[in-house]
Amino acid sequence: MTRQKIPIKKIDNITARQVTFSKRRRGLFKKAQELSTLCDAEIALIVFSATGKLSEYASSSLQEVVEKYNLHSDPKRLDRPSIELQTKSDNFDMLRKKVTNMTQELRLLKGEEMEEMTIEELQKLEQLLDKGLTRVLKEKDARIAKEISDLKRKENQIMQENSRLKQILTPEQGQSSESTIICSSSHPPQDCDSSDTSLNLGLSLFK
Amino acid sequence: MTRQKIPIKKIDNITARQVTFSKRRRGLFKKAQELSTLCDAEIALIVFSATGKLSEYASSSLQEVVEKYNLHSDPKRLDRPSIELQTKSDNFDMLRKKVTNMTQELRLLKGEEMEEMTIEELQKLEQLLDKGLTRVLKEKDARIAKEISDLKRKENQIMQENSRLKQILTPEQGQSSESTIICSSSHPPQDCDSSDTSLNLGLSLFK
DNA sequence: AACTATTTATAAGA
DNA sequence: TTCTTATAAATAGTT
Repeated sequence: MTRQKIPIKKIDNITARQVTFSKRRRGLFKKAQELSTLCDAEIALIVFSATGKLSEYASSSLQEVVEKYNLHSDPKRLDRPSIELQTKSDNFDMLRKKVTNMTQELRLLKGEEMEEMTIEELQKLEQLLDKGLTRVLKEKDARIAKEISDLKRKENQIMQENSRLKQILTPEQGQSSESTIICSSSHPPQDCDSSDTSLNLGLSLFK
Repeated sequence: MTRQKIPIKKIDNITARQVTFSKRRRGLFKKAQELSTLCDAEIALIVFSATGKLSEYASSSLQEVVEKYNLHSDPKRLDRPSIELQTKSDNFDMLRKKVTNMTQELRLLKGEEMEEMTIEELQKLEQLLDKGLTRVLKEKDARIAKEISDLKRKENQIMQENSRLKQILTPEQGQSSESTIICSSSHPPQDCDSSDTSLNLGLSLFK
């Protein structure tokens, strides 16, 4: 617009483009401010350079003008500025429903709110609880059994080692009496092979 | 700015102000568009006239530029354009945590995921289930008992009515034999007063 | 960043 | 509103 008229198309030369951007941006902001002052207008101006640098101008506050714009242009958009938030809002409602259902289910499982249940519903609940209880008891028995069998294995290993050590220490002496003493001191022989004991232990612990 | 330079202050004359607004607004939009094209800039321009009339320009989409602006200017505001949404967002996270906890609790109560529980946790779970089961059984017994007592009351009423009807129909005849027959056909006398029966019924139904 | 020849924008008038 | 026009302002190319 002086020295030579330029066509309104993207300036190829990067340096020239940056210079022009600076000059014209300043001019644009000045014009915006003048318009706002002269004519009592409310103006918001946001400019991002090609490199992503932000410049802004607003006669009052940018947020204020933008909200006024949202209100003016599309009242439905007022509370849904982005797809992401809209999705979140949908999920929110779904989550709320889920929580409601789960709360109900939990109260039922815990035996609350039975006043409003029919006898049939009570029976179903009982079956559920009973099934759960059975599973829990089974799991506990299995755990106890495993723990005891582990202990037994360890015990056997230790006993075998003991026997070996005794043989090394007293190679030509009678082993039976001392070996028995060692074994009985830590684990009475009669407990070592009874697999029923583990189950009994488990049941007595939890009943 | 020709013929005469004007001071940059609000134009008093309303007509002149409106004319200037129109002219300068056009110029401003043109300059914005030129800057955007020449320098590959992203621009959003919102103008409200003094009378509230909206005009806008954006190189791409105004919403897009505004969101980019929000992102750029204050990352904390990214997902919280309003207090209401902020609250919703907080609640959302809380709800999600709640669902996670409840899901876990439900799985536990249903006897799933026991592999990861300690024996102590299994015991607690068992107690919970047992307590619930006891409550359910009690409630069921109570229900059955109530139902049976209701039936008994009705039965007594009907029996009394029967007796009265019989007396009216055969005022001077012996009543004992016929009344006994009517009573025994629907409800054997020995069941009418046993309160243990209700409990037994309840237990046999659900065990 | 400063200069300056030109182009643009625009105030006032019609 | 639009057109005209004299002049102020903006700015492309240069330094």
